[in-house]
Amino acid sequence: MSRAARARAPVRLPRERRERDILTAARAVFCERGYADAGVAEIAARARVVEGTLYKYFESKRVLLERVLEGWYESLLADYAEHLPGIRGTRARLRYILWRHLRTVRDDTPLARLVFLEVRAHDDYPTSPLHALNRRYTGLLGGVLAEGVAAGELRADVPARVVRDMVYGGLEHLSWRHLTGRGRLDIDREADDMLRLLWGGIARPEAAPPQAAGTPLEAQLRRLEQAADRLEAASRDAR
Amino acid sequence: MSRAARARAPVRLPRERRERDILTAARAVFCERGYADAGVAEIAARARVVEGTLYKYFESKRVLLERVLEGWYESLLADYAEHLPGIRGTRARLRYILWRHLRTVRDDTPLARLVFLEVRAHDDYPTSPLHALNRRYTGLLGGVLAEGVAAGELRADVPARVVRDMVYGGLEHLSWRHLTGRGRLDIDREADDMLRLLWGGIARPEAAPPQAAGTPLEAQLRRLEQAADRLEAASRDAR
Amino acid sequence: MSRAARARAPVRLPRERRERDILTAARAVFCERGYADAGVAEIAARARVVEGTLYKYFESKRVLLERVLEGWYESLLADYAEHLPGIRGTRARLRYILWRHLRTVRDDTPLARLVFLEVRAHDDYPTSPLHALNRRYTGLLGGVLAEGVAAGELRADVPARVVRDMVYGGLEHLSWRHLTGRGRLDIDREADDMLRLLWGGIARPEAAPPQAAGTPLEAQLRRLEQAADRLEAASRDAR
Amino acid sequence: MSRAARARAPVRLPRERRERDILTAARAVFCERGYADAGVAEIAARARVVEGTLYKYFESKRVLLERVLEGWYESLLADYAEHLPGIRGTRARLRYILWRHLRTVRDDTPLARLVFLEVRAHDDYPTSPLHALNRRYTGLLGGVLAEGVAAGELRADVPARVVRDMVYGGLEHLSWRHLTGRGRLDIDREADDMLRLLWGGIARPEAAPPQAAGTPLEAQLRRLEQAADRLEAASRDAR
DNA sequence: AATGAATGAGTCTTCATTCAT
DNA sequence: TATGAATGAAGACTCATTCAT
Repeated sequence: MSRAARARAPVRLPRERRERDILTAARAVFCERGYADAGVAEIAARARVVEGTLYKYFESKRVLLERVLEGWYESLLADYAEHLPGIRGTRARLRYILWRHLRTVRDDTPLARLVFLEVRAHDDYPTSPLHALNRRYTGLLGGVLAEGVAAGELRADVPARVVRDMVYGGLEHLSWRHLTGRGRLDIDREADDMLRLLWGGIARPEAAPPQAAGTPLEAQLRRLEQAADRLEAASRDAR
Repeated sequence: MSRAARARAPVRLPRERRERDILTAARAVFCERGYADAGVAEIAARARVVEGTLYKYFESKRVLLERVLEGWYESLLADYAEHLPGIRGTRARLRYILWRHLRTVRDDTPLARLVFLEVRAHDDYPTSPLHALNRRYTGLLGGVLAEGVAAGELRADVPARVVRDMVYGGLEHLSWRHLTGRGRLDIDREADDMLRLLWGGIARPEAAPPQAAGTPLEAQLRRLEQAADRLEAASRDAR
Repeated sequence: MSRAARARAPVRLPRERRERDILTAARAVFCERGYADAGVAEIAARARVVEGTLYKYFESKRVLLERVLEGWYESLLADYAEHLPGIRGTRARLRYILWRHLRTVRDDTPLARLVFLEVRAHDDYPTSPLHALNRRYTGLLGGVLAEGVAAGELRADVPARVVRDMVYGGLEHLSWRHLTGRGRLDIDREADDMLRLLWGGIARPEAAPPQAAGTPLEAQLRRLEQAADRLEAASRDAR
Repeated sequence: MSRAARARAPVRLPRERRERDILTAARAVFCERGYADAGVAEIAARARVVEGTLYKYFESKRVLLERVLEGWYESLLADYAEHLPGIRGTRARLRYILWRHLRTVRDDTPLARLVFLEVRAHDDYPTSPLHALNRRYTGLLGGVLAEGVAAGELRADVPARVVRDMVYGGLEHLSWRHLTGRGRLDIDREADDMLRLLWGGIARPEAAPPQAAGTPLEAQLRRLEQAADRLEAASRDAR
């Protein structure tokens, strides 16, 4: 360590570029090591910056973590904003939410782990931007539920908070098995299973079609359509 | 190496008592500070023991944590073993499990936090005694579900794993609000809400037919729908 | 560690037997781990004794090491006492000493290492019994040399101390290669090589005189040579 | 982690200077206390540096020891490289090597002790830079021997390895008396004695003059010459 | 804007030795 | 005589953060 090469002349980069470099490096190191085991020194080194510089951009290691996670959340939300509006029907929308979340957990496992472990437990989480982002994120589900109720597809007394907890909590537990290495995560199947279970608890008792849009017959045909959809999806998975 | 005069005559306690003292102290300190911020020195001090003595009983700080948590799990399991058998009816049993878990989370919040944060993420969790205890714990729910199916109270195709994830995951998320300080935990209400939601997804749809007799066409469509469901399940299982 | 089996009733053994057990255990542990890394606890355990008991027999870990080494030295000396007297001729006796030492180093490598590393450097080595034993040990060589001189086999001016240093030092260096693992120790060959080298430096140049009686001139030159030697020695002593 | 106010403004030194300071301090402390009893804290304090800084320069206490010793070896080798080439004649060269080594042992006793005790016994010594340096060091003797053989001054069958062991081993033992405090080290006398002993074992048997070059008379004259050499050296040393 | 040397408190863990029972 | 619980001082190493240049 005492034999490291002497440094070269400092490289001046536009502020934004530097910031991005640091965030990228931080994300990588946090993912590989977890928050506690990540060293500021290593992050700085990977960003081709010395520690002092890093602290010019981010006031602390913790803030760095938060920024990383915020960026991740934001891109996630943007993705939902892009796709969700194009999906019709409460059931289909719910399935998308489940499925999309699972996909994220599967692909960005370590980031999800950071949220679960490092951030949520922190004292000032409830007042942090991350918490706000999380509210927006889970709020998507709340919105879909509310619309479902309004459209008469869901029971009027759906306990949104509990649903949200069971969905995101359930997804989290599901993914723990993935995080700890056992087993692949079959996101299509998990999404289907969870949806069916959930649907039974929140869908408007089908007998009620009377007050739903159109004739009962129409409602039932709609359900049939959806069943066909599922069938199709199932057979696709079987390939 | 200690050439200094002994300050006071050491207190000799039976091994078991000492062990218990240390565990008690450790539990308290871990709960107050979390694992990382807990100091072995403080634990020792509270147990009225010097650090060296502590290490005669537990080989490392980590092991100490594990023992604390194991003890907690075991008493929890013992409690279930005592009460669950006296409860009849799948719905009532499920409610008890939910309610009991919530009560624990409410009363032993910091311990639950330790399990969530410190233990589960560790590399060798899957092979640890704690994991085994956790399996036994969640297995209780699995048993109740299986009995419910056998008794004809639950649908035959209840996806036990998903239920387990949604229940314990949901309970965990629920309790996060509690852990992070916001709001009291109304365990009765939460248990009821969650149960209702869950029940709709797993109970045998006995109630439905009566009020949904409808027209022959509707009945036929309904049968068609159910057939599609079965088909989907079948094709999935075939994979 | 906290789950160790409870102890049985104390076993009362004759003092001598206990002492031997402890020494045996200590020897084994010291050999396996070296002095610093050997734990009193482990020694006690192997001797089937608790630490307190061990301290009833030996006042400290250091003393224990010394006793172990003393025992070893004594058996070594006894062995010499048994065999050396039966060997005739200075050259043969020297070879035996070399060879026997090498054999010990080869067979009791770790003990030799302990002497080299742990004991000799200690502050009070010069006043310790071990040092006395070592003097007796190296004194054997001194005796052989003196007898050789007396018998006219060796030069009168053999510098015994230097011989001793070169012999035992040389043997030690030789054995370091063995201790550090590289190469086998071919004790016969090494003994022969070293002896030949040594012999050239100490043996009375017997061959020369007979056939070198020579002319008066030669005799005179020889006397001159010897005078020079004496002069040299004298001037040195004068410093 | 250091939330306390900085006591005084840190002193900024060029990296090389700091490194040298630390090495100097380490050398002193290691010499005074030996490796095991030397505290990193004390080394740091003497170098006017906090422990953390020390670890920025050297990754461990062990590495620090190695660097200290390497520096010492290197300066030693440099010294040989400077003087040895100017000395002619195998006997004179051998004497220089002996004498120079003894001078080092006498003057840098504790460093020599460190090499003997701490380094050589270590598991990875055979692969360490120190071992390589040691090979170069003892290789000097090997070179002189080889040249002596080539020049016809030494017997063709000189067992270089054994000579090396006896020389350096003998010197080491010699110096142990010095290390352990008894007696001054008369390096001239020791060098002479050892050389004479050694010479008898390795020099081309001049007594063989019959079959060697020239008449017996010539051989004796040659010896006389050598005696004169020694005399001269002795008188020089007396100044 | 960038550097990078310096900080320094804090942590877990080890182990020879003692002594009341 | 034997136990073994208790001691307690010591020690190497880490790392987020600062600030003079």
